[in-house]
Amino acid sequence: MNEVATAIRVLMVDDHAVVRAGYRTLLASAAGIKIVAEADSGEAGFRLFMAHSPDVVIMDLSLPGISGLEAIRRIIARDSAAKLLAFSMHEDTAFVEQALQAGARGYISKSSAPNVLIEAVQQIAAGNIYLEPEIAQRLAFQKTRGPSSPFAVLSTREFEIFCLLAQGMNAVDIGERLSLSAKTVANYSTQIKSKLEVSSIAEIARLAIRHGIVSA
Amino acid sequence: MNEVATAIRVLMVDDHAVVRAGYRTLLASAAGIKIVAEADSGEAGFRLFMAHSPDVVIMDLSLPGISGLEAIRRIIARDSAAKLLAFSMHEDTAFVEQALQAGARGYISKSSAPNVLIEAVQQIAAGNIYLEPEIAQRLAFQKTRGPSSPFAVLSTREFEIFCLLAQGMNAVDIGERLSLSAKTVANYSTQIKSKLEVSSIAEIARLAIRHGIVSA
DNA sequence: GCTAAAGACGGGAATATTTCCCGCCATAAC
DNA sequence: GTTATGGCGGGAAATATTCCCGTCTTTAGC
Repeated sequence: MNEVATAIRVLMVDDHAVVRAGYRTLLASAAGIKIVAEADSGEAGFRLFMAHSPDVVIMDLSLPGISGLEAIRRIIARDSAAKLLAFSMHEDTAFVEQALQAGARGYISKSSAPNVLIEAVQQIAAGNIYLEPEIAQRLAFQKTRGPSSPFAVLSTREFEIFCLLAQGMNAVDIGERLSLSAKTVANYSTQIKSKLEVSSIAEIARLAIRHGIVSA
Repeated sequence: MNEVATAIRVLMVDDHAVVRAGYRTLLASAAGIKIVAEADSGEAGFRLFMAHSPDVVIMDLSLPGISGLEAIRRIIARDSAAKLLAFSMHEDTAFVEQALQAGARGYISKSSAPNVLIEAVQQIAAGNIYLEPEIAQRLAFQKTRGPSSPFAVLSTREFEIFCLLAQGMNAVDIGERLSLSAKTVANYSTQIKSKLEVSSIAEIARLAIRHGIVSA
């Protein structure tokens, strides 16, 4: 284990150039962290992961094209030991659960304090998992006493399609976006409605908005 | 015109018994107003209107069964001189516009000061129209400078079906509720999507929530 | 290693929904 | 009168949804 000797090699995936620039300078100021590549889409992120084999991937969850969740899934499929830090604007625990379930080793929100990002990257590079204390608390609380999020019954794929349906996309669009048959998406759609006990896409949208998954 | 000689005969339509009780005692305290009938649904409201020919109808817009808007439409269809006061929890001007377009002579929200209701009933009984100053202002402002509500392009019927679609109902349910052919509702649905420039029911739901038409 | 369970994915076929186009009727506008 | 506009709904074609089926892969448990 050559821990402090060489810098932690980081791949950052976020579609907003400004965000990347901000975090790039931030991470550059931290000793022992080096950004070796940046991507603005899930597809590019996946390619760059294969090309650079970074120590840590910082992955935005709301990406154009394939979603961040899907990108995580694909990276994990190729390298189950990949160290992924999910990074999102959503505070909702449903997103945290889904990201962790997909294989992320940590989750921080975009409103986090700057040093939290550095801390998270270091922790994850060291092989630990990292969650912001507040999010970890909420997650733990929900697991025990609190009413669990209704989305816990959904698998990663189902949750992903749920989000896209809630945004108004149809089965064909979603199929193209996720590289699935429209038929498969339609089947998932039926399954999602059944699991969430709703009968229409409008109710899916309302549920998603109520839980902050998508904005109205 | 026998104005002060005889009391104003009022029909109150609201599905919440508590609300009716509250406003009943309130109106009873006002000289010259007499509640001659109460209904808890649009259907009953319509029947009681035919039976009692009240001077003023206080109509809640969010009713079970046929909606308040539909009840207004039906009453106006039978008696275009009917004096209707729309009464709703919604502050959104889209609802105000739709109610007035359907034939209401006034609009007050459930959060109004008590004496506003009395004032409104008296004004409408006298043949005037009544709008709360604040709502009238917003409406006037929107008509001139402000960006008009996107729902202004919808006819009364279209808006009504829009609301029900946003709540998650399908064409068959809506048809039964409004006593229309499911076919007609489906045709309206297509027309509504076209007018609002959306392509899915999920977007209808989001639009409705964004404008406070339905709750998430 | 075997087996069971769960999830991803999609075909087939029956149904249901949506869309586009058409028509009729009533009312309001010019 | 005639010209829009809106309410209403049928016909027919195009799409979408649902239910059931199967395969394949991964994970968990013995």
